[in-house]
Amino acid sequence: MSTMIETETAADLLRSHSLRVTAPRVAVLRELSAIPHADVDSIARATRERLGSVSTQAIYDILAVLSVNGLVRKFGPAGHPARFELELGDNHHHLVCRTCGTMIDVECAPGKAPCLDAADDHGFAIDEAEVIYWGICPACAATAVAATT
Amino acid sequence: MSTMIETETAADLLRSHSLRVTAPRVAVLRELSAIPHADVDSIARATRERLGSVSTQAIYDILAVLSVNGLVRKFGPAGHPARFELELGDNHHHLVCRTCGTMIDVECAPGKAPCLDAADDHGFAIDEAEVIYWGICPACAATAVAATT
DNA sequence: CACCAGAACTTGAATCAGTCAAGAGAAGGG
DNA sequence: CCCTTCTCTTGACTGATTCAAGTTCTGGTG
Repeated sequence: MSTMIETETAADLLRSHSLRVTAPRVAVLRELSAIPHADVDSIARATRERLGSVSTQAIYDILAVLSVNGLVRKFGPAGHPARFELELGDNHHHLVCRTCGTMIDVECAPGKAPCLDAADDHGFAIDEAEVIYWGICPACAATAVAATT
Repeated sequence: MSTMIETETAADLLRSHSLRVTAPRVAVLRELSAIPHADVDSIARATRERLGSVSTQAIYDILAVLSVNGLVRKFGPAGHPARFELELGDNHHHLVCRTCGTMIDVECAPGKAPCLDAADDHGFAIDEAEVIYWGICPACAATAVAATT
């Protein structure tokens, strides 16, 4: 588990975006800071452990609000349920294993913030470039070799 | 409609990958060459128009096979159903409107094929870098302004 | 050219992520 | 402390995708 942010920090985050401070929202923010690439289900379970009971719908609502307000990033590799992470402004990217779905953060290639610009924006107001590196993780590669042998 | 590939071309594509040549597969390949960012439903409907009747399950199976064999790329912006396109080796990227979902191809920034390398591959065998530019398309931007007024 | 084995396709049911809608409940300004 | 409004709960529902069993067809073989 990474370092979970404090309750007060989460509350301040909400206030600074003019959002109401509620127990479920604070809990979701805290769990997001602790779980690397959380899907809705993980967040729901972790939040319930902390608060006793929270509806799944509330989790969806909360994530949608946080997302719209730029507090969290939502991303979703094709074929996998949506995942969420706190928006830290570092525009890092993700490395995903095609076989097991394992996901790892990777830095944007150092010294280049280039991925933010498309060659031609076709008139769109681009606000984010999402990069997903697809590959096979070491563990799955080993398994594949073993199966072939 | 873009230029649809010939039946014989599609069949050759399949043979060159040691895949059986069947009417549904040929039809799906042809439709993929004609429909820009086809989702399963579009492909299914177009294929049925051509062949009379094909099960949805067959479409999924075919797309899965083509995908595994590198004939098509599957990609899926979070919150949208999966989309498919013929793998042309040009590693272009996609521009997606957050509001209406419109999708447009964009070139990889000219002169740079850099997006293919992550700063640190964590031992993964990376075979593809998928880039999604998120933004608001001109049409939706106009609508938003109108609503505010 | 007919035959066979395995690969593809059909059908129908089931699962899972995510959404919709109506009402009960709390946050925060006055 | 009260009221308005936003939030959360409950329960039903849709749409995408998958599972499973059985039939059909492709491509290699004798």
